[in-house]
Amino acid sequence: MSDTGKSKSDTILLAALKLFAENGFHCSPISQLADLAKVGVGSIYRYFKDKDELIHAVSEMVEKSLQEALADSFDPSLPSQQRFIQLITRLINYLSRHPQEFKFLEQYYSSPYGADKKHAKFLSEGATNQSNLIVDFFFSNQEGIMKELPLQLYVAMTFGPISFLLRDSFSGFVILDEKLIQQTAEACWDAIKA
Amino acid sequence: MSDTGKSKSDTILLAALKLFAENGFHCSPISQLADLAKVGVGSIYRYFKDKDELIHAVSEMVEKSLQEALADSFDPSLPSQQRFIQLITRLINYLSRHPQEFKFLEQYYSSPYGADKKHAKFLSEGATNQSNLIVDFFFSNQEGIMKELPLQLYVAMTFGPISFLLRDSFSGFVILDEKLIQQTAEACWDAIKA
DNA sequence: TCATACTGACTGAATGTTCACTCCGGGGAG
DNA sequence: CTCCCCGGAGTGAACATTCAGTCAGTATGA
Repeated sequence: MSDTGKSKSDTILLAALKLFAENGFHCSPISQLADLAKVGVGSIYRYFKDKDELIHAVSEMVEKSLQEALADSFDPSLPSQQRFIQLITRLINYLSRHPQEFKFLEQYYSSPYGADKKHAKFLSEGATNQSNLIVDFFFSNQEGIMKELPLQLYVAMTFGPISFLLRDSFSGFVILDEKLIQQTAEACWDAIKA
Repeated sequence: MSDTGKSKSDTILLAALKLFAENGFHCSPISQLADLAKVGVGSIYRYFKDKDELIHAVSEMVEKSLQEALADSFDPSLPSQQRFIQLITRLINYLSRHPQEFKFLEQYYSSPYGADKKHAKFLSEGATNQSNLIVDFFFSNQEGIMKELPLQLYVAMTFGPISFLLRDSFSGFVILDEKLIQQTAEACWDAIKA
């Protein structure tokens, strides 16, 4: 096999990410995935109980690398506004450079798969969130520098526009250049700052 | 038939809206739709060429009533900020009271169906948009009261948060009361005002 | 060193199910 | 009778999942 060091299950996960992002979950037959990953159909079922489990496994992989990208050289000592704008900018940059990841996550979170996961997450977390820098940021409003809003509204005011903008960018309705990214991050900040 | 005055095709459209909103397009078999609408499978194909055409027809119906709700007692003589906040408030109110319509539209616009439509719409329109009060609003920035941003970013900064917030509200993560709606509308305005 | 036995990852044809869509027969109105 | 609307069993295609069998690799024995 010419596959350099990648385990078979990683090969399947990467092919699945690509296929799901391009065709959507329900237009991605396992047979086609097997072709793309260059494995037998049966092998997929050796590593993943069923298609659902595979979808969840892809989401874990994608979320992990997204969190890593955000955490990379993140500076917690910066003042709030800069920290926020840096996070948002980094998020937009990462997602616009990883269209497959973005398309997958969009689909995942607006499907029963992601909705269930979100539910579970919110039930399990108290004040401290594990490994989500942006949500952490909203919790730390000690300086009173942001409006007093429910957490959900902070989240909506940032992830909402970003998700719309990226969708438009991938459909070719906007060019996401440095300037537009900066404008977006600033508009998000204006929306939530005190 | 006990159906009071509703044409058969309207009966089908309403049942389709309900089913699509609850189960998603691809988990809504035509046979189930026929049961729900109390109609034979064949009759559905009498009025709609195929499932795709039916989905588009539902979207036209939903968009029409949404535009009507927005236009209702809209006052173009109000100053920009109030006009904007009124529009946003009205939109959130309408959608939160019409969960099926919201769920349908969300799904529609993040599927190939809606993406195609959006493309067609943008290609066909120049400066004046037909029948969308909110997009019209963004075009009329003559007073210089808003930041100078690309149209797409205005759209993203308003529809994005609204769509996130409504999704959370229907999943039970937030209670969408008057206050929250007001806060949202104001945050959207802060994001785009000069 | 070679021959034989064993193991389990791997494959893809076969299976049973689900679905979109067709088509023909029934029945009501004129 | 004719015309038209309607219903729902029927059809073929597509799909997720299974399983009987293959085979490369490794252990065992002489």
